[in-house]
Amino acid sequence: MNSLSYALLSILARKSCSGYELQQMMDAFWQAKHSQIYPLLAKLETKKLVISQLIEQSGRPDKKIYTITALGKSVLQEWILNQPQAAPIHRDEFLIKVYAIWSVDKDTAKRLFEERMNLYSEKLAEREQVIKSMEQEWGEEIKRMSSKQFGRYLIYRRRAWLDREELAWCKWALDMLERSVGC
Amino acid sequence: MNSLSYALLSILARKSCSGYELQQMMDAFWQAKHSQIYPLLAKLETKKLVISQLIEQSGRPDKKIYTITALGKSVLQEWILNQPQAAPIHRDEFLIKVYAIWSVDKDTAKRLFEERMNLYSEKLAEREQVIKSMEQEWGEEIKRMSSKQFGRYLIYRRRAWLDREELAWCKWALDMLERSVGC
DNA sequence: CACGCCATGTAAAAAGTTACATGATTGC
DNA sequence: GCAATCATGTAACTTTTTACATGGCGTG
Repeated sequence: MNSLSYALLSILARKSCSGYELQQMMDAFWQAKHSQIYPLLAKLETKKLVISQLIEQSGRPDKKIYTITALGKSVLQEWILNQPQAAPIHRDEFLIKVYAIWSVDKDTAKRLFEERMNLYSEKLAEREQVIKSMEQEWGEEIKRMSSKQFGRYLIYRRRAWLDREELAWCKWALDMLERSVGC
Repeated sequence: MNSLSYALLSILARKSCSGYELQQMMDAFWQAKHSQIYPLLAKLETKKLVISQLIEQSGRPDKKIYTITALGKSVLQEWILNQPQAAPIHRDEFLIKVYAIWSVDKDTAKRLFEERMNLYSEKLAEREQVIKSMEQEWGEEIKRMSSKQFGRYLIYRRRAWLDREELAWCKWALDMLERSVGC
């Protein structure tokens, strides 16, 4: 049982999903490719933590809907309560480039930061869209801990929050770049 | 040539380091274990991107100081200028738990957030310490793009900035938890 | 007509972690 | 006396990515 297994269980605890849907749901806090998700779901099924149901569809591929079992729920609970917090992992190629920023000319440096800002502006707009539609769909209920949407809502709000700050930091850094002209 | 290779070159472009030192330097933007770093350095040496020099020490183990070559510098430059920005990776077990927060009782939920805040408070204090000592050591020079310290300084300021915001988000989330009593 | 979305899977390769191995010095 | 710091390396394992494989439907 690795972190990804718990991520899958955590999403399935809220709502039964196909592997395809799971991948999209995870994107805000854990990224995984479908080639990792599908075999792992099969493994969770042999362990009786989830069960699947084949849904035949017309006009589009059939899908398998996975549902968490009582055993799956208790395994997830146990992990949430007793597993010590592992440190988060951040890996960011952009920061490798920033580290060596002194070695490039000012225009390149500016270009790199501007590209970064474009990327984050886009992401932020998407996240805000999701947040808005969540608020519209569930209203005030979403802000209560008892709502199954609550955790998902917190995570999207976090992501949007941090993306805004990432942009603010970029602006600050760009400003320092500008001010260091001709020094 | 993977991202880690460029991370190593980026650090070595600023200053020659041992593998041990490289690991510590990377910690703010890319985490890797020594078991990954040492063999990779050897590989970079066979490619003539770095050269090493054995330093014999008394009272402590000998060390190998790696220095970037002209070829290494140009390979790094090329990557910085032409390699499109890969999306950053975030993997955070805490957020898996937050996703399923609706399934635990309020006290457990509070405990999880408080542990998170303790972790980030500590990290933040450390980062701020490093920033302070950097500012003391290099003064205003560090704020100029031409300084080799500049990128490192930006990265530490970013990390501290985002850690503060992570804490702010936790406070906001805890407040929502509190307010959802008895609903 | 090409591309993206839907939808699932396998195989091979690369990247990253854990464990094994050594050993002196400094501080609690 | 025990743990942490300094310092490098290898072997085995797990996790993640990339590539292969299939195929209909809708949109520009």
